[in-house]
Amino acid sequence: MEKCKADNLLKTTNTVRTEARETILHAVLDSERPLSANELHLMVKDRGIDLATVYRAMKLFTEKGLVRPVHADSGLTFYEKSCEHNPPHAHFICESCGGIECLKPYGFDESAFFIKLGQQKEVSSVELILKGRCSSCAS
Amino acid sequence: MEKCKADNLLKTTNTVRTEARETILHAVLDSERPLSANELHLMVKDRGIDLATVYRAMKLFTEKGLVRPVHADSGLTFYEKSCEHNPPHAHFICESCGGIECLKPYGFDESAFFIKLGQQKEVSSVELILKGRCSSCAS
DNA sequence: TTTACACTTGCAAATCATTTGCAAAGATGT
DNA sequence: ACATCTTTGCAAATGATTTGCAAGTGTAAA
Repeated sequence: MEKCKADNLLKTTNTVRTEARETILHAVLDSERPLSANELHLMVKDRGIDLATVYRAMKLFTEKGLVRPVHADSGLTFYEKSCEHNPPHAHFICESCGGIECLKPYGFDESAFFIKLGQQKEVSSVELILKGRCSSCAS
Repeated sequence: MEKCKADNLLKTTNTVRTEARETILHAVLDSERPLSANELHLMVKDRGIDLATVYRAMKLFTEKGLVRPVHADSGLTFYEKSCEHNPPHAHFICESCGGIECLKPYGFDESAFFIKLGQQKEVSSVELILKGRCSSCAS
C-alpha cells in the first residue's frame, strides 16, 4: 500500500523503477526522521541490496527532488523525504549521541536571504543545523 | 607583529605554545575567509609542519574557542577564527567551485531558537549554510 | 640552566564514509 | 523474444581525517 507511493513517485519523476529503488525509497518515505546511508542499508540488506546501491539511489533521488540530504558535522549524511508534506526545515543534531531531529518550521525569514543575495548569487538551498545535547543525553 | 596576537591567544587560553601551533594559528587569524586543513597545510608545510599537526591544532583550537569549524556538504571542513571581531555568521558555499564566503550577519533571530528549544535541549551552536552558484561561476 | 617528565610532532598506517570499475543481471522499446 | 541501454553487487579505490609510535620539544623544578 505504502509501496504504491514509492512506485508512483518513481513514475512521475521519470525514474526507471527497480526493486532496489522502490524498496529504498519506500524506506525513506516511511521514516519520520532522516536516515543515514548505513541505516538505510541495514533496513534493506536482507533483500540483497548493497550499500553502494543505497548511495547511488540517494544521489539519484536527490537529483530528482525526492529526498534531501542533511549533512552532519560528523561527516555523516542523512537523507529525508522531500515533498509537500515535508518541506525544508531546520535540524537538531546531538553532539553526544549523534542523533538527528527535525525542527519545523525554519523560524526565520528565509526569503530575506534570497532577496538579499539574489542579485549576486543564485541560492539553491539553505541548511540550518542546531547542535547541542538532546533531552535524553542531557540527563 | 601579527605573531604576537597568536602568541597571546595561546597564552590566554592556557595552550602550550609551540612553533607549529603559533604558525598555524597565525595563518588562521590572518585569513579573512575560512580555510580547509589542506589549505592551511599548504601555507605551513614549508616550515616542516605536517597535515596531521594541522588537524590536531584545529581540534585543539576549536575546543579552546579560538576557531570555528564550518562543515561543507562536500565533506570538507573549513576553519575560521572565532573572536569578537568575527562573530558567528552564515556562510555561502558555491556548489560549482566549492568556494566558501562569509555572510554577516545571520539575518534571523537566532535567540528565538535558543528560547524555543531551551527547555528541551541545550543548543550550543548554530550553523547556517546557503548553497548555490557564486557570481564568478554563474558567468 | 640543566634535568626529568609530560606533551607534541612527523611519519606511516589505519579509519570511515562515499565512490567507482567491471562483468553479470535486469529493464525498455521494437 | 531481441538487442540495447541501465542498474546492481562486489571489490577495490578515494579522500578526508585520525591514530600509533618513536623521536623531538616545552615546562616546571632543582
